[in-house]
Amino acid sequence: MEKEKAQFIETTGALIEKKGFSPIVSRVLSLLLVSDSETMNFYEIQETLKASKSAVSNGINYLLDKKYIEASTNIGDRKRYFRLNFKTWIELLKSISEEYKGYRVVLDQALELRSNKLKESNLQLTEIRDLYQLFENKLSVILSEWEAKNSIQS
Amino acid sequence: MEKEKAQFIETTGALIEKKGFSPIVSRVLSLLLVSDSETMNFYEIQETLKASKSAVSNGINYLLDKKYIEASTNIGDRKRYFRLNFKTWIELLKSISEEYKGYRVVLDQALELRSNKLKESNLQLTEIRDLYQLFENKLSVILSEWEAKNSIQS
DNA sequence: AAGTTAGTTTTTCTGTTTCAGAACTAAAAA
DNA sequence: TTTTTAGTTCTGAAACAGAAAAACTAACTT
Repeated sequence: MEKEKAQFIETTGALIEKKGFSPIVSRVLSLLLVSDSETMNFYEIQETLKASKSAVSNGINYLLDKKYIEASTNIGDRKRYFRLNFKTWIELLKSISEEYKGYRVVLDQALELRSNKLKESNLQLTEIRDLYQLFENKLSVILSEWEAKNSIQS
Repeated sequence: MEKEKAQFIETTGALIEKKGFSPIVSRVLSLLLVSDSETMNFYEIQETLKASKSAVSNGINYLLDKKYIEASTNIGDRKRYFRLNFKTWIELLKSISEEYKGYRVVLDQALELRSNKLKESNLQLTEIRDLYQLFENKLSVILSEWEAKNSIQS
């Protein structure tokens, strides 16, 4: 493993962690993203990340369960080979887009619950709400268009 | 505090936590968003959230430091009154948009580092990268347009 | 001067996360 | 049948986070 890739795994791992994944899970994802061969087996992952079997086992099983990676086997070889599911990146993109909706809903609820004595600030809040809504709508259109012309569906 | 607002604070607090804020900080933000009066003082916040003085003190100071809330005082009254800075919600929106960029950069780096033997999957990854880029560009345009016609700048 | 108010700071406690190590298991190979 | 392979599962242990309690401080009141 070249130094650059090791660095990438650290940096990208840290970024992915912020999405709520555990460190080991984040590093496995980052590793498979820059792996030389399309797939890696358990031992290769463990060695590259210098982690314990248990940590790698749990991480891999979590990722398999969530469909972020896929396993395949070859006849006459008991090892499983793990590959990144590229849909992961589309899912990630969608989950970011969903955040706008989450906060737009929050702002809707807040406007419902706020006293209507707070005229000026309710007006400001409404404008912000509308911006979230705009983002939500635009992204949804772009995504459908992309999915229509692209083969990588999720 | 009505039951609905209490519920809102819990739910929204949990959502905001996911952005990396601590529980108490998230709840203070949620509370100020549906507060009856535009501002609340230390004691009111503490009482409503049923938290300790230390937790509230640290939370408020964190939020003041990051400019997510503002404090004001009235003559002949030593208490400080805290109000939500609405720019917070624009900042939040921007920070979500920045995430696309973060991952687009990751995908760029990954494509640099990946062996060019992996033709097919590199192609797929490039398409995904381009989608992230598209999101990035579109949102940037929408945001500038909105900021141009809107007074709530950050 | 003594007490009260409005917080701040420090210390302690509790729970959670994450990983390593070791024991375990099921299938295949020798 | 015994050994090896390819993991899994089960304790811990270390590190960390969040919050409560309590002691502290600075300004204002009485």
